[in-house]
Amino acid sequence: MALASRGVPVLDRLMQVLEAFDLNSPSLTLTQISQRAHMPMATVHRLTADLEEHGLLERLPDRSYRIGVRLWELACLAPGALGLRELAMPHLQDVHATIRQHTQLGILQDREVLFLERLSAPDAVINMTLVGGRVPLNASSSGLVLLAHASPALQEEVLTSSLPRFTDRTITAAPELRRVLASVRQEGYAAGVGYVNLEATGIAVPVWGPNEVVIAALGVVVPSTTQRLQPIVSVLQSAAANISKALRATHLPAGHAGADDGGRYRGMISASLGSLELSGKDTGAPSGSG
Amino acid sequence: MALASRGVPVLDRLMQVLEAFDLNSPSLTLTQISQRAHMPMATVHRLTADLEEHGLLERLPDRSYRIGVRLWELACLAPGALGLRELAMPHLQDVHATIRQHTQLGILQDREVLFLERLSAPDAVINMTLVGGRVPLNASSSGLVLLAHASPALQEEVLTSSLPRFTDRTITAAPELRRVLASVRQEGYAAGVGYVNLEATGIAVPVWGPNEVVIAALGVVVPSTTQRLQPIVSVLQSAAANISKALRATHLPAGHAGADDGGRYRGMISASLGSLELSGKDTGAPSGSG
DNA sequence: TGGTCGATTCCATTGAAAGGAATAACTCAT
DNA sequence: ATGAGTTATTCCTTTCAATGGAATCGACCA
Repeated sequence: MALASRGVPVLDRLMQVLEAFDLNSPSLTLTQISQRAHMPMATVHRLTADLEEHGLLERLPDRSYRIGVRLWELACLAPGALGLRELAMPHLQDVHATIRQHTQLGILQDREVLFLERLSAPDAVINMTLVGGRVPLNASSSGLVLLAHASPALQEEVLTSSLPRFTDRTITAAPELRRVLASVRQEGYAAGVGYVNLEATGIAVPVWGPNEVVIAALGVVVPSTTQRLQPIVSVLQSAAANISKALRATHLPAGHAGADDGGRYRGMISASLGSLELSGKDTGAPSGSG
Repeated sequence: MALASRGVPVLDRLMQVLEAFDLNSPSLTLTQISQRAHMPMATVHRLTADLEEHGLLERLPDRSYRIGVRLWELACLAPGALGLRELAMPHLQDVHATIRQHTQLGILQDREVLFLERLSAPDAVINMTLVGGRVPLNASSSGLVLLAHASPALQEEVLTSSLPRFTDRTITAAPELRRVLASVRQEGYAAGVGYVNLEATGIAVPVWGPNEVVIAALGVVVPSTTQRLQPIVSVLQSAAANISKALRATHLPAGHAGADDGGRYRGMISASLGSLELSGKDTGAPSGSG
């Protein structure tokens, strides 16, 4: 009887509606949503009405929909990523003030870099990344930093999967990537010329959290004509160290207690900021371990 | 039979779960959520599991939940408020670099100020506001600016409702508020000493969008001991003007076209950034105007 | 080892959600 | 004006996703 969505949980459908929006189509008509979400008009109509009721969608005068601010408000409660962002902000500003180029903070999410913040320069080179946007791990210096310090499991997973290409400088060969990752660990930073765009060179350093875990990558994007990268690396490393310090300062007072109790808090932090294996669903579940 | 939530739409319940989180309790156990959302454990358990599936909730090692990054990612697609934030950022940084105090950008949402961004200073006075946080309109200089330029309907609504008090300086009397609003319109800025906290003085100016509509308030929070406010006002006004200019520059190319076509785009912008009458549900619908 | 508390699973019941169809509203043609 | 085409909204019956009480599991502590 061609009931496309019969038997599909509501939340799934709601997410389909929300995910119909993207950066290229920030506002959509009912019909467009219905097409993109593969659902009947009547259904979408009710769902959007419900979402609007809760402020998760907004309606424009031309009757089209867009993502609402309420969603952003809720999102601001996410302490993990946004806490880190808040805390790192002043240091991003320091870097930005010194280098005067795109400065960005990224974390590992699924198998990509998710950029939490980006300070731009009006006269800077083009930069694909956007706040809230994602980039493959192999195609950005931030990604290389995060991957280099990620769990061996994730590294293998990425190394054995097909690596997307943006320019002919993008690293797509597993052996080369393996070499680069080793170098990143060795040198303490990643510098990539033209991975995403030939005009742009990315430089990134790891941000260490407690427990010897890398929780983020701090990076800049400069014109590929830039000669001396070492001074930039120093600025980044210094800022990253300050972020780490701020992290430690923030987390200890919260838990305080004795030495034996601190482990719980540290676990929470590291596991949440670098939550990888949480989403086991899209890894394809390589083998049954349970 | 005490079926508390029988007959309540799923989205309502999902929102109840998400809204159980706040800044003071960024992570909650199942039991806590169940209490705060007034729902049986079994129900909450399934809801949280669903939400986690979609990344809207994250689970920590200690089995407690928190808001997930996915929510923030979706929120980043909201072009209205976040577009404004992105665009205003560099100018916020200018102000922050000059004044070296809390610098914030707020918009009108429901009957409150919603802060889109805040740049802080480590040595600055305390400041209640947080990114993503709200403050009543009568209790902050940003709120006064927004209210002063809001629709007469909203102004009346606020003036005739009970006004929350934070300190004995907070304006809670309608006649006084009316006078202050007139002054804000007259002078082009609002300055409030100790509305929220006696130690802090807020100064805010309107950010004008196209169509002679105020779409945001740009403000700083300085120590109440600060003597000369006029220089600060100048800095703010200049930055606000630059934001307005950037707004115009961004929106015209999108629509371009002739003068007769621009109206559509302008309508979208103003209505979305300062969406007030959209949410007619909580205004109680004073009278049928259409 | 038994008791308390939180999390999880089970499952019979049921009303919220679905979506086809009819209707309304809004363009643009001619 | 008129009518064809497109998009949005309302109606209404069917039905399965969601509910939540109860049972079970598991962790922690005394």
